[in-house]
Amino acid sequence: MRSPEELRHNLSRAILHVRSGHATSRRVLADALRLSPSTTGYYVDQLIASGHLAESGLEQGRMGRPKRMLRTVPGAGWFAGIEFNAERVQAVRVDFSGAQTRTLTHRLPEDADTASVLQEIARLITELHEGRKGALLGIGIGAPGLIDPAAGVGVHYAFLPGWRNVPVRAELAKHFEVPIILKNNLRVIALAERWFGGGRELDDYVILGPRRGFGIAVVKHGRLLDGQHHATGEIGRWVWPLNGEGGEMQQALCSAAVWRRLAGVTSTAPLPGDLRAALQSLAQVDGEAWQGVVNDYARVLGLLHLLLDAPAYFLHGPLTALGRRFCTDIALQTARLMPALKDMPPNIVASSLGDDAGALGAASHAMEAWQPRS
Amino acid sequence: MRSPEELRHNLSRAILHVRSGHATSRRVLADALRLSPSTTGYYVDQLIASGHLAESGLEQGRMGRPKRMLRTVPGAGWFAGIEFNAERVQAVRVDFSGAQTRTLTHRLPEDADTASVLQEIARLITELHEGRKGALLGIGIGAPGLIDPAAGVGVHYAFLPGWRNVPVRAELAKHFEVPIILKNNLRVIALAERWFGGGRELDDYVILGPRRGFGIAVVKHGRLLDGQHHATGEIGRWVWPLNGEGGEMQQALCSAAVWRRLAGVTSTAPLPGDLRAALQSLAQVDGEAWQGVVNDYARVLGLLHLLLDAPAYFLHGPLTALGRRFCTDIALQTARLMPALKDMPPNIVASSLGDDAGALGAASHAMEAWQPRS
DNA sequence: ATATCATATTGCGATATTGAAATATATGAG
DNA sequence: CTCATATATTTCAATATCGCAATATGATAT
Repeated sequence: MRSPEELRHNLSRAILHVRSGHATSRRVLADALRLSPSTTGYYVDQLIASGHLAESGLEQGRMGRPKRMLRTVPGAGWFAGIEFNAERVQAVRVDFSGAQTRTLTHRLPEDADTASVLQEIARLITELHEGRKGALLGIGIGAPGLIDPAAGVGVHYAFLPGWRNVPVRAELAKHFEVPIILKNNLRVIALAERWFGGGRELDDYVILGPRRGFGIAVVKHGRLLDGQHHATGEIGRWVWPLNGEGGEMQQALCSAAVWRRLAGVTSTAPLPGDLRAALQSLAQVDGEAWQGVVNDYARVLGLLHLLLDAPAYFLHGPLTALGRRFCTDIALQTARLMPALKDMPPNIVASSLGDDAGALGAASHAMEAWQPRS
Repeated sequence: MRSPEELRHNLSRAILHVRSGHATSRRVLADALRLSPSTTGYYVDQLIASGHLAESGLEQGRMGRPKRMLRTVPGAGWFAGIEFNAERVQAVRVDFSGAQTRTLTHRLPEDADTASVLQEIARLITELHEGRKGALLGIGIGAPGLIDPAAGVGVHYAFLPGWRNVPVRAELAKHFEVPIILKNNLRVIALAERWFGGGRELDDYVILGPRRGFGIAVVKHGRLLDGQHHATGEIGRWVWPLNGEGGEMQQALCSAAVWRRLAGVTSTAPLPGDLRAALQSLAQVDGEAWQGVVNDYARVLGLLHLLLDAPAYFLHGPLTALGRRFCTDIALQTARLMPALKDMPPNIVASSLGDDAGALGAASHAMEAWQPRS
């Protein structure tokens, strides 16, 4: 399209490429945008004039005229990223150049309800800004449970009392006059991986999210897959064992269940306050319980890898505390259980992002959606 | 882009939309192309002048000026679609309006080799044209085994002696001076489903292909998924049983295995000459063997549906001879085995396309790739 | 009848984007 | 020092495409 809308879209694409560090000069940016160098130069001039981009010196290649390096201007504004569940609200401030400049966490009380969560989100966004300059450009929210992204509504979430058809966007719009964008928890993590994690170089990857339940997010051709019932990746609800009946896989493979199995406690035992720390202390264990967990994960990865054939599987959530050995053991065992994968074991990596992956991803979402004014 | 290349691309997109029947007038076409009505009018004028499109009367809607209906001109040329495996070569002729106007099948002798297959393909393409008018515009090939689509080379196929690194495109280019385009068997079937089958209205669907082996093709956002090792959908190589070791799923679920189980013969028994007919005669059976097969397929569909959440699963290959009951039984059993799917059972349908789906898909591939000359 | 509304197509001036050529800056060979 | 080659950016006329206004056609209400 040749509409002004399309121009703005192209300008924002240009900024995304420069921010990501993939495009460093006008010429490279032109290739990335699949636009001509002349057009790209015109864009860059506009964006420099509007204060969104700046030149940062020259870089000499092997030959020829040096590149005039481009970067995004940190002070051109900032984005708020929020992720929450029944236990906590996390908030990050990301400046216009994509740097994480502040992180806040608020533990929710046991009796938190819908109103208090919304209030807390608004409070954290305000607090993110305190003492800093620059304009808020957008708010991204990663919300748990079932979401209606178009309406900006949280449809249902079992672990927060009264969380049904909550108009998150509308409520926050009372306090902040910027675009507010809502997405599922696991899906924003997929975005975080693209911007801040190992997905930077990849067009295809899979997020493994064993947390309270067990879902996965699949990115193919740079796009998150979404299904008819928004149930894509809901593999936590597979029957378990795989050729049995009754139970759900997430009962055996969610983070709490893995801790229980490794710690050797019954399912009625209380969970530790800090699951991540508790798991870390178990990262060196071995024996039957460890093998059992690895084996179960390998079964799942085998199925996934022959179906999705992704170049990387990023493990997220508390189980990353189990360290690299957990991932390599699973990959090895996958190749053993699934002979077809002998020569192409899945590349499983613990995400380099921490517990704030969701909030970072929410901020990424806001960054991706942002467009210059006119 | 303002390039002539992009203009041609848009013209071919316009033709694809008109041919598919989705776009019936200039206005509707503009929406489909996401271009402005004025631009679209300009395109349509050009394409009418070049003889690719024609107006076919008016259609009065509920209100307003009637649509000036558009259609593709059948005589503007034709496409050849070829699919083959170790047993037969199939060829279809599809005219410019997307109508299948001729179908040829050639059974290969037991001792067929690489050269004879290539020769037969060339002969069939020539025969497709006999007695008809119009120019050949493109050739699509659906080839079995491992393919290098970019090079137009058949890399490997176990069931044809000497089929290794066969330069299919180069060989055929000696006889035909039109674009020749190569794709995997199952993948062209996915295209056939989009153009001629139930995928016309769908952006997302899955092809189930239990034939010699068992692979699936997944279409999401209108695009076929492809993986790092071109192994996306190779679920026939899942271990079987699912939580066991050793065997591959396709040994139990490929079309021949299903026939054996339903017919109650051992795995050493010879296969019937016409597997499809043999299966059709078994479509009314019931009892343990039937339940067993349905159960196994339901296990697989349950896993797939919670992962892909597709609105439709199209069954292809000989097993379609088992009729609608086979599909509905599987869907029912899936919902039973996988409680999470109780309210969203998979929509499994026997493809409306017959044995020539592959050849039709190959022709579709050629149609999609075609672009007007200048 | 006639006004008004909804939709489809055409015409035209405005503009976003291109391709080609010109310019800028580096390396290396003779 | 000069020339050839390589890469990056800038300039500019040419044009594909857009938005908008005008025109066409018929449905419905008054």
